[in-house]
Amino acid sequence: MSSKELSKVYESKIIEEQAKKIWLSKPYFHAEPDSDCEKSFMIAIPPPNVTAPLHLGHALNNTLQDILIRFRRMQKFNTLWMPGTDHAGIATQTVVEKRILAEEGKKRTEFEREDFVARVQSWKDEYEVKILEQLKAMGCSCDWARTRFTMDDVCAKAVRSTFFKLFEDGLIYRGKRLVNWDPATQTVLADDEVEHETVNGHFYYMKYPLVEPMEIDGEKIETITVATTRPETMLGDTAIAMNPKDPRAKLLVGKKVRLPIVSRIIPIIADEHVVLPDANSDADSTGASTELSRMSSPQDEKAKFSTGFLKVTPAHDLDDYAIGQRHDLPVINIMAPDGSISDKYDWTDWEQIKNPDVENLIGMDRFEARQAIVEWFRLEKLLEDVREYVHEVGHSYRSHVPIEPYLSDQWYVAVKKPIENLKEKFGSGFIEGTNPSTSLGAGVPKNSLAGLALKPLLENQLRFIPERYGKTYQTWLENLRDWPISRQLWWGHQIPIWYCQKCEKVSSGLEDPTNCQHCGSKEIVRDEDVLDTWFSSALWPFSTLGWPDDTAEMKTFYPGDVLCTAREIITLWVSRMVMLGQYCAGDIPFSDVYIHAMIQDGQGRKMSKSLGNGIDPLVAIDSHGADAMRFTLASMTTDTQDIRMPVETIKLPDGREVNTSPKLDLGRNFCNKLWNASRFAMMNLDGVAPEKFDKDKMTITDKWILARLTETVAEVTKSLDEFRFSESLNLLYKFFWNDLCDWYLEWSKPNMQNPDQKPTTQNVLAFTLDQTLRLLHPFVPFITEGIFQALNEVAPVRTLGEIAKTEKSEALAIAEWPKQIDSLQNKKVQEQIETIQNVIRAVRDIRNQYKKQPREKLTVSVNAAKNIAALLNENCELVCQLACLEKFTAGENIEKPKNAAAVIIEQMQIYLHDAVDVKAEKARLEKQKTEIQKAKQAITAKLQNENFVTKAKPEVVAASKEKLAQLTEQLQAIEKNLLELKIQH
RNA sequence: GGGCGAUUAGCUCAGUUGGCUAGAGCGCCUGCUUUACACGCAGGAAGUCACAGGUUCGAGUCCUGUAUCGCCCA
Repeated sequence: MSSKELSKVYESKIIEEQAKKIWLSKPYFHAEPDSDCEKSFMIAIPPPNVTAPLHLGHALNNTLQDILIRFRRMQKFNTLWMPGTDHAGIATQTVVEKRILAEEGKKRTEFEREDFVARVQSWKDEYEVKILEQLKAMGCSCDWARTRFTMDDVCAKAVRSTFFKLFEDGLIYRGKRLVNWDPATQTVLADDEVEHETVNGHFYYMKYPLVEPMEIDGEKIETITVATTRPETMLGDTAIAMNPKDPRAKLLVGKKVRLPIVSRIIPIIADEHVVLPDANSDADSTGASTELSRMSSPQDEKAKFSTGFLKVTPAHDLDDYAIGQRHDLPVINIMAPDGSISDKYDWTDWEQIKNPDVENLIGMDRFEARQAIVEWFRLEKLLEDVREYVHEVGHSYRSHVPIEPYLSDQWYVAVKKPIENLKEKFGSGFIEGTNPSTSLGAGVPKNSLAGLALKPLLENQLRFIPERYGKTYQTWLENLRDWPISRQLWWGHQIPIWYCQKCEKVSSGLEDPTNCQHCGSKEIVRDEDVLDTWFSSALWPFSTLGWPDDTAEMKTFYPGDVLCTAREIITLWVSRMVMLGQYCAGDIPFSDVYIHAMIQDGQGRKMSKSLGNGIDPLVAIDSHGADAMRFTLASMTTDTQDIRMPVETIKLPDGREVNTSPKLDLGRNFCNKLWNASRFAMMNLDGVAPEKFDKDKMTITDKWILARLTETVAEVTKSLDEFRFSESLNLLYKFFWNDLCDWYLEWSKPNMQNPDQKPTTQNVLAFTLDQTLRLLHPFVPFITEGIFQALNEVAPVRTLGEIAKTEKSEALAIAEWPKQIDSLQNKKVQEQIETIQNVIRAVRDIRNQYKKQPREKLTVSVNAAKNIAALLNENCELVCQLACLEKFTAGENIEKPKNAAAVIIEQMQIYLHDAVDVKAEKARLEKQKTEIQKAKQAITAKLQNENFVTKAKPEVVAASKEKLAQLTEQLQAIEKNLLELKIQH
């Protein structure tokens, strides 16, 4: 065996190492800016979080990007895939905090800020390397020299510029608001960082005594009862609200209540927001009423639990805050940022209360306090009832603890404020069709940040694939509220705001100020908080290109082309990139947003650490190869929302238990086949001479495979243009496996033994293999590169004389993408080959049924129309070879020999000589007869239907008629054969 | 509660503007070490296209409703 030949066994690890070496030997993946270049193509990688290594979802995400990138690179676009990682503020800080606590028993607050950040930094350094290595292991062809990190100097500069630009434009403001507070990580979360989970909770019914007992309808009333799911917040109650429609309201509104435990005197007020109690509701829920409540709306649901009295806690509930605003109620915050009860944060009347019951509660965690307060009410006989209640509770997407609505100072970006200086470029007034009547939004101004993001979608410059996700994006932008951007973290971009100790005004700037910009005082202090991670992510497509500087990279590659991501961050990330891309860089950062599916396990569950059902990409690469993993993932990528990947746990030789999936076999089998087919081809390409190609010596099979090839080139290119990954692979699979391997390679074997035929067939084979490798390369880059290198040695020139040339390339990664060649198209030959294949399949079928050995040479004759018979006779050798026959004849008037089995297919009757088992033969023919009769009946009914004949498209009717004729003919043939069987026996 | 999606062979999924005797891979069954490949070759069995209505000459495909599951938003 010469060194040119491929090794006997396909070993993914060796191939992967070789390919990586080639790819890194020269800057193949490096893109240089070139302002003259008309065709540029850029994708910015969704920067993976440095929190953890990549999971299978990343593998999918990056495989798809790499397919697109390699595809365009081969099409000779100036192609840039920008790599990098994200600092992922809250996520990374949380992980590191947990680790330090577990390993060293130390809390974050026991560190100096700088020291803690250094610890996170070293975590980042470790994981960044891991992640980049993983990407390389998957075959990602990123421009590694350009690798960025959202907190590096280049990105930091963009963050600072953007913040200051927003600040100057008056879009950044500070406000006291009720925010979604995560007491575990002690930071504010944006609305979309809150996950709603169904929780089995309780409604507690607590009695509050009236300051002055009263009589209603002769009944003495000493207390009123409020219902709440969060009793601990009662410490901050500042009113009791009733619906003015409540018949009792007339008497009670204006009266006062003594808040238990704290003894605060609070008023009873009227507010329409309060849900009226449902008269039909009853604490004892029978089976029937449970049914009822399940079917009723939440409003009804709440009504069933409502007493008509709503405790109002403005500092701890969003709705209550609104009521408080309407009625000018005091806002009393009774909690510390960690969720414990505290008098240190605006609970000012505590001094006057001085109550040991309160003192006991101070310092308790909110859930502890809940129990203690319920217990207090129970002991005081003020607890009327406790009822079970299933409801949705917001949880932190990061720490997973329930969110606490919390009053705090935060920085915001005004997203719906019109920006004066953008009026000219983006227009002014509301975007048409945005709905000003929704409760949150009041229309989207064209020159507001939300408008900047929305308009490109409505004007079709920004496309989502699949299209439906555009709606998610649109709805979100229309209902958008201001974006809280401060986070109470240490890990991130510190907010560039300085507070003056003297005049109390704030300063900001591109450089750190040393004096107050208002009074000049040197006593300024920087805000301790950092910016929301998504703030820097939003700049990613252009911060990585060097914005705000006017770089050559920006000129060549911005705006980019595709964003490939998962649907859960359409709002968090995609919208903000478009928003700030427009605002900062003056254009949308990409035109196509490809949203890929979420990978689930075999039971439709999300893959997660806690369930232990995840598949590690490195394990998949180790067991099946990177190409196999990519192949499997891409072949599963249709435009559905979810894809299932059954998970199997296996034990490795070293004893470790790891997850894998039988679906990965699909890719591995394909690679193995590709390897072996290529190996076979190259064994036959020795001495291939391009000049010896003679187009007149091309056989029907040569013409056929080239016709199929060029058809496949067109189809795959179109398919990839339209992001149909699975379809592209299916097309390639069919061409490579079902046409090239199953038929062409087999048929080429005798030609390779024929000195007259061999040179032409060799060239056809070399050319076909070359083009196939190119088409497959974006999907399975390693193995195709490896084979391509070998092919370059065995057959350095792959051409078909004047018909087709291929550009030479030292590496497949930069080779030219195949083009469709019109002169190779040949529908006629494709039909002819199909007929030949059908005969062969029919013979194989009866051979199997008659239990003839595969190698037993048989005799077959075919009765068919003249032209078909001629075709078959001309290609007798093709049939004999693959049907394993010693004698084959076809003719118009061939009679069925005695003792022959018959198959009716298309308009042919195929006779297999010396093979008759009357019983089996009868059964077989009867079965086929039934099938054909059924089909015939259906089509006859159709054609007898006048409406069909008159209303259906003429070509459909014609096709049906032809089909009917064919079925009739087949049926006759079958009946004739059945009759003969009867006569004979 | 609102929105989006899924439901097709035992499993995982295709099925593009309605024209279908409904396909693929895996698994299953039968046969084969045919010198590229047993991670393979040849063949086979297997489906009331979730359910109920409707539109249409014609529905897996379009419309309405129901059920189950999932995701997003509140």
